[in-house]
Amino acid sequence: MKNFLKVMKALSDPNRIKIAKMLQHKELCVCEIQAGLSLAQSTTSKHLKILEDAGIVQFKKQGLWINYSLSDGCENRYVSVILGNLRNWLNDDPDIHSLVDGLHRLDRNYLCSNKYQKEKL
Amino acid sequence: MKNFLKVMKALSDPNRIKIAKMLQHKELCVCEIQAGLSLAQSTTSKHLKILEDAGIVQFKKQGLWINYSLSDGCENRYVSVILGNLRNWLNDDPDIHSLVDGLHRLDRNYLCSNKYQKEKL
DNA sequence: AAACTATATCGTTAAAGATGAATGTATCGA
DNA sequence: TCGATACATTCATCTTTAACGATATAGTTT
Repeated sequence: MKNFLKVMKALSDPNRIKIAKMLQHKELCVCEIQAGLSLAQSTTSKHLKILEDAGIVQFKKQGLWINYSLSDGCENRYVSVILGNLRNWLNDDPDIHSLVDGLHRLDRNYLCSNKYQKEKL
Repeated sequence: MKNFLKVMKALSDPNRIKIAKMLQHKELCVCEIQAGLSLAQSTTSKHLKILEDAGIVQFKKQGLWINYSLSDGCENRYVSVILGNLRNWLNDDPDIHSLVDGLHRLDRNYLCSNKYQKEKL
């Protein structure tokens, strides 16, 4: 019950749903997600923690950045099913649509103004 | 998005999940649900309203009683899928199990102490 | 009509949750 | 080592929500 509740609660917030829908398309770092949602960095970080705690997202460190992606593992029994459903849902939602549509324009090197990374390009 | 959120929020509360799981087995009136959950009548009624508003349950009046059941209609796109999933989930949860197990002992005529109905039996 | 009853609604209170600013932590490049 | 940076955590504020008691509503029986 507790795990199930975690998943449902995690997906009961519009910004967290948007995060999940964004991650369906590609891995994103925190600042990219933050830019997509127009939220404070701390808020974004907290949402990601809730999603991770529910087993919905996972992350891996890559230098200074932390790349978040949808969880592939079966740590939580309900996640794979619900994420599978979610893939077919909300794609026509105007907010989601424009958010996903703008994903390719999110460039972490500009967003985060990391001059070291920028020079590397 | 709004409808989806309604469904997720409705199923983000342990008592409302219990209601849904109970209704998988049979129609119930408010006082039966209230007895199962050990909640105040007003609280029970409000949970049912939230579930109904999400399209998860429906009701029909039958004299003084109002019988609630799981929604069969497709008023909400997400409900049938999630309710389908839920049927396979949480059956092993101890709380749910004992609750469902005690369902046949819930007798609205005793619970509600409706002497008129009782006399009819 | 009057008494009774099953459920809904209202008002209030306490806990939970979302948000942002400020601060802390870890990593990178020079 | 030092400055810069991506992210996490803490703190305070505000909104939402769950809970109950009290009251209102609608249907039933006599």
